[in-house]
Amino acid sequence: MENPQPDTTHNLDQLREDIERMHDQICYALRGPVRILMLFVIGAEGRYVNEISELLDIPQSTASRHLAILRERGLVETERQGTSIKYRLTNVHILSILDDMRRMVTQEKS
Amino acid sequence: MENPQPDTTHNLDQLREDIERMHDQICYALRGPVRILMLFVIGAEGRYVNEISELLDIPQSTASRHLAILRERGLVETERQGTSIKYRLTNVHILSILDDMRRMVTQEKS
DNA sequence: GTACTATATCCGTATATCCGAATATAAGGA
DNA sequence: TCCTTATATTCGGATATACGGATATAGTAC
Repeated sequence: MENPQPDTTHNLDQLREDIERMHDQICYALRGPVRILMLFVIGAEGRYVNEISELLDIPQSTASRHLAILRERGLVETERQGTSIKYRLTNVHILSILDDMRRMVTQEKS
Repeated sequence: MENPQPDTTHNLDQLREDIERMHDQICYALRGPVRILMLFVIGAEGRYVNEISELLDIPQSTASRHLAILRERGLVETERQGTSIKYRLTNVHILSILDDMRRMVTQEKS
């Protein structure tokens, strides 16, 4: 046991694999402030597409495209309700991760 | 108080502002698995550039460029030690955020 | 000064991303 | 059926990102 940094670098292959999934499923979706804001706005209760595009003041096509990315990455799920489609968070744990980030940037150092 | 989703959307302007900083300082840096892996590898104890480029098996120029991005975004700080430069996390809280993400993708739903 | 090591920057090219108007699809009501 | 509303997809072009070889810079030792 001479390795000075055990946990993080012991099993680098496993870490790489996990990071690949972290990136594909979470970090990719967080490129650009718009999709981050969308996750906050969808929140624990879900939102319809038109609510989201109005709240964020962006064209409907843009909202739909960003939502599609969140869906492809597995962060949100959809449920049709008549002609509307409701977007919900697949796993609300993403909210606590985003809150952590928010705390991190709104504090003068921790 | 008729708003059904109080906290997240009450003060949208403040949220937008915070998200701008979250994106600039954290999310931007997490584009691409390489920089995420770098943060893990730097860990709580810091690493030299050559250690990082060797561990990750990437050219030195590539490592240096990615580290420069992490530094510009404020996630890491540098300290010269002789001819080498040691990179350290500015705020180790990023590690718990990354661990949370890792947990989120390595569990079958929470 | 020269030589050596460690790190940073420059460069061109390939690829990816973003945007929004326009158009397509899908469901509901007359 | 036709019309309306809600959402998704297509398209082209501007911009951004990634990569790594080559080169530049900074420090150490002699």
